[in-house]
Amino acid sequence: MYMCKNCPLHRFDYFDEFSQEEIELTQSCKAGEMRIEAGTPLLAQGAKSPQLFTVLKGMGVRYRTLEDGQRQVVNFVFPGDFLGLQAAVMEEMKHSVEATTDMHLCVFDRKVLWKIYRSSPERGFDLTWLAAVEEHMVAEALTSVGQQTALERISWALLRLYNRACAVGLADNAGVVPLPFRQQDLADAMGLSLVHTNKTLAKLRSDNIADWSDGRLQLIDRAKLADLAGTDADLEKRPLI
Amino acid sequence: MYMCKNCPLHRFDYFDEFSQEEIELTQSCKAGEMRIEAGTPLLAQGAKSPQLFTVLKGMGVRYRTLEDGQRQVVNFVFPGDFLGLQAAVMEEMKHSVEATTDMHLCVFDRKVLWKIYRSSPERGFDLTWLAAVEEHMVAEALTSVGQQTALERISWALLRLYNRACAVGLADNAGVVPLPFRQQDLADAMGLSLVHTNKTLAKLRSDNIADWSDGRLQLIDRAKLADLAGTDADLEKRPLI
DNA sequence: CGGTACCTTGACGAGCATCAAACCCTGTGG
DNA sequence: CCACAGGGTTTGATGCTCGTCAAGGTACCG
Repeated sequence: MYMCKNCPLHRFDYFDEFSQEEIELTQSCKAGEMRIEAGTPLLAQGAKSPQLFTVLKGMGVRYRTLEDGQRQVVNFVFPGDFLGLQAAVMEEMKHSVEATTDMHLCVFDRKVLWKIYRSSPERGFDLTWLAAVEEHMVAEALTSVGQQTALERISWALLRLYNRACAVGLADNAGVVPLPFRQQDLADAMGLSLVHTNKTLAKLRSDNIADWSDGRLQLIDRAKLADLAGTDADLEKRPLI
Repeated sequence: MYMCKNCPLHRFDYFDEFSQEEIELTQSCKAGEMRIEAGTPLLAQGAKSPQLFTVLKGMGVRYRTLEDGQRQVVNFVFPGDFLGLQAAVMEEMKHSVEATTDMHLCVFDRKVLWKIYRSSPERGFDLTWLAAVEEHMVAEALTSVGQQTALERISWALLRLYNRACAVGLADNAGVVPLPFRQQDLADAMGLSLVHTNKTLAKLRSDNIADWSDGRLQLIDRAKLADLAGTDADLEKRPLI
C-alpha cells in the first residue's frame, strides 16, 4: 500500500502541486486500497455509494444507461480520476463505472468529505475544482457529438484519449499509448453506431493519420488529426486527491 | 436591492433549504445587483471573470463556440443558476453566457469564494454540489444528443425546460410556461439543424403533444411526451447561493 | 417602405444506421 | 489436438433520418 507522499501519480505535471499539509490530510482520509478485475462494475447508476475512489492504475468507462438499454459513455476513466463524488454530494450515482482493465484504486470513505471541508478550505476548493473539470470534459464531448461529423468526432476522441494517456505517463518512446477499450465503447461515447465507428477508424488508418488496433493507439499525423478534431487544446491542469 | 433573507427564490422546493447562518454568510458575500438587457453577453469564453452571478430573474443560454463558428448550447440558464464558478476554479471561462431576456443578477466577487471555503464547510460543500448538478445536467444532455432521434431529443428538451421553468414558479394556471428562446437555440442545444428542429416541433404540435410557439410552451399530452423523451425524472434538488 | 430577424415549408441528397455475414482471436472441453 | 462457442473486428448492401438548399411568410423597426 502506497503512502500518499509516494503516490505514483504525483510526478506528472498534469496534476496540481500540493503542500505537505495537503498530503498529510489526504493520507489521513485514505481508508485503504482495492484492486478489481477487468470487467467488474465499480459503481452502479442509482446506487448510494459509501465510498470514493481515486484511480491509481488502470482504465474504465463511466456511462449512463437508458430505459431501453441504450448506453451513453459519458467519459473514459484514467489514473488520477476521482470517482463517486457525484453520489457523495447528490443523493445517488447518476451513472455507472466499470473497469475495462484491472484497476488499482485508492479508497476513501464518504464521511471524510466533511472532514476535508472542515479542516482544509484548499482541499474543499479542490473538490469543487474536480467537479468543474469533469463538467468541462463532458461539455466538450457534448460539443463534439452535437456539432461534428463522424470523422471529426472520432478524431477528436482519439486525440483526447491520447493526450489523457500521455498525461499520466502511458506513452512509450515511439509515441504509442495503450487503449484497451472496445470500438463499441468509443461508438457509445460519440453517439455513433459500431459499424460506422469501425469504418471511420479504418479510414483514419488507411489515410495514415491514426492507427488504433490491438488495444494500442498511435498518432501518425497529429497535425492532420488535430485539424479534423477542430482543436488540440492542452488538458486542463487538475487537482489530485 | 434584495436582502438575501428576502431572496425571491427561497420559497421554491427546488432549492435546498438553508440556515440563518448560511443566509448571513451569503449576504455578507453579496457585492450588489445588476440588470442586463436581452441579447447582452454576460460571460465570454476564454475570459477570466472576476465576478460570479446568481440569476434572480430572466433566462439565457450557456454555449461553446467552435473555431469554425459552430455553436453548442451546453445548457439553458434559469433563475437560481450560479454562473462563473468554472472560471473561478479553473483558469478561464470554458463557455459563454448570453442573456435571452432581460436579467436580474446577484453579483459576487470572485474573492469571496475563499471566504466561503474558510468560513463555512457547508457552503463549500454546496459549491461542489452546484458543480456536480451542472455536470449531471450536461451528461443528461449528452445522453440525449448521443443516443436519441430528433423527435426524442426535442421531446426530452421540452420536458426538461418545462420542468425547470415550473421549478422556479414560471407556470401559469393553464400549465403554460414562458420559453423565450429561438428555435435555433434549441437546435444548437440538441445537435440538430434549424429546419429539422422546426419540423419536429411542428409534428409535436400537430400530434397534440406539445406546443411551443410565440415564446410560450404548453404540454398537451405530458405522458406521451415523457414516453418519447424516455424519462420524466424529477429535477435534482440543488443549493442556492 | 425597405430591412432584419425569426419561423415555416418543400425538394433533394448525403451521412450514418441497420442488417447480414464472415473473420479473426482465445478459451474450453471432448 | 481439434471442434466449438463467444467476444470483438471487419466488410458490403440497403435505405431512412436528418442536413442542406431554396423560397416565402410574418412581425417588427427605423
